[in-house]
Amino acid sequence: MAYKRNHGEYVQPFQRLQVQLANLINNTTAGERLPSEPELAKQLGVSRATLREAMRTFEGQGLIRRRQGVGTFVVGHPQIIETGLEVLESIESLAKKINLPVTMGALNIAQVAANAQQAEALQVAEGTPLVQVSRVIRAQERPVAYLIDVLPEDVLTPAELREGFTGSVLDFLLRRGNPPLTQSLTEIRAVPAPSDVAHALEVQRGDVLLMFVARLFAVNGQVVDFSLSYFLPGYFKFHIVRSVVTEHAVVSNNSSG
Amino acid sequence: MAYKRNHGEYVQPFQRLQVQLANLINNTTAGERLPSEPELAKQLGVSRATLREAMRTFEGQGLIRRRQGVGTFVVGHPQIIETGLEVLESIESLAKKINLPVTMGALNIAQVAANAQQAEALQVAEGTPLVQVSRVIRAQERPVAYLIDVLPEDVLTPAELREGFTGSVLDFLLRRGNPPLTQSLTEIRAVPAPSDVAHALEVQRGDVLLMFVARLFAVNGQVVDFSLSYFLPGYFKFHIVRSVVTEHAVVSNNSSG
DNA sequence: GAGTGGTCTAGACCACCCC
DNA sequence: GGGTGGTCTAGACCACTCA
Repeated sequence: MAYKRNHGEYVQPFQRLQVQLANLINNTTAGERLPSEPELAKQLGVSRATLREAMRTFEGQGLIRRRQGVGTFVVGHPQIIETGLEVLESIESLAKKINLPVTMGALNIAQVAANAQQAEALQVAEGTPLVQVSRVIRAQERPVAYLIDVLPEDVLTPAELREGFTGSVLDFLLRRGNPPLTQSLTEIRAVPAPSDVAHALEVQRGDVLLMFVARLFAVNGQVVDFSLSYFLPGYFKFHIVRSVVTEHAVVSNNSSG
Repeated sequence: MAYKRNHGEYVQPFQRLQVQLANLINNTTAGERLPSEPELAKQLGVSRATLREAMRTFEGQGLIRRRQGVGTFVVGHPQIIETGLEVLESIESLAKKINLPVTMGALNIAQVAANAQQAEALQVAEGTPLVQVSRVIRAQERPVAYLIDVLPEDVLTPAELREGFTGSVLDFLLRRGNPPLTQSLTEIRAVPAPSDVAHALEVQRGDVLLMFVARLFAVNGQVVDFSLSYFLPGYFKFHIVRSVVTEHAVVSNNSSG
């Protein structure tokens, strides 16, 4: 091991650490446990804080998994759920296509009063009673997505939802066939994991997540569902085809090349 | 019940801190400097490390800006560049529509040999000479996006690029009118900022960024451009319309009303 | 109870900016 | 030179898991 210190080219411990960790992870069989943090920090000649910071990258990529009270484990390259964003489809449906078993956990169905954000999204008055359903989607032995849906009670009641709900509000509404749905308007964000989401997804607070904020529309124009979806990077691949539009007809600017 | 903990209502300093910081930021005029980190840490009764960790959230939202050697400043709510993802359009073009001045900085045009990732994306052999252009897009007094484009030399030479390049490879190719372009296949990711990108965007390493990995196609099917784009959250809003597809029929023309 | 990861502290040194 | 944010350290206590 090269315990290189201030020798000519100055390199932050962090950069050297990432290389060392990458080697360590690559040379460790999937499923095996890494040395404990204090031990590894001592071996690599850094403090525990620095070690943990360097580890965050690898956890974000899904290469390692840290479990409090248990240890840090190397995981194999996960199977990836891939989809184009042009079409709205549930995770369950996508997973089924690639024979990837997914389960639902931490289901919580509750009645809530619309807050400002929900009221605006669903086009109802603040305080309107709503149905909120949150749950975790698990695949490959770990949570990979955290989903929260909020719907007006005239669309879906808690009682209805409790029977036959398997993880997807979209699939539930499609099976019921009512109301007829048309499309979803989805905003895409990158966010640091809030505490509650981090806990549900078993990652560290502040870890990077991909987030969708979506409104689902019925054919009559009503917003029937407002959802927040958090995805663990490394387990999903979202892509989209973007058309190139030429602007001949719009404006002719005189910036010749 | 959602916040129930095993041993009572224990709250970490971190959560308190976020509320305190939010109040402090909201009660500070945009452009003003916050107290220095050691001072603020003392005032709020936490260590500097904890304070900085809590600050990361606000920096990610674009509410504060930290400048080494200068201080931490409160910035107003930024003007947001919003676009649907169905159409590929340059940041410059989008900014122009909302009268938002943007400039380009840190331009670097170089010839590189294709690495494995670039070779696969551009469908060329590894080691093929390519043109790589990286630059920062600045808006509202700060960098907001970091863009890297890689193109085969038969599409664009460094010499061509150096004259009249204003920040967008797409716009450059469209102005030139050759080759004729059709579409871009874009993958959407959430990533922690790598060191070099963090430096270019003047954020902390590990801060959350939205990232596009895209291949631009010509009408003949050739991949003419492979690009990596990093966006600062808080300055962009990307959305997309997703169609609901029922599983019963592939082609159903139910003109329901 | 022993060992793990999760959080926090107090202090140090560095790179950078401005006077 | 003096002050700022950026990084790193050594150590402490906590919550969690499992024997």
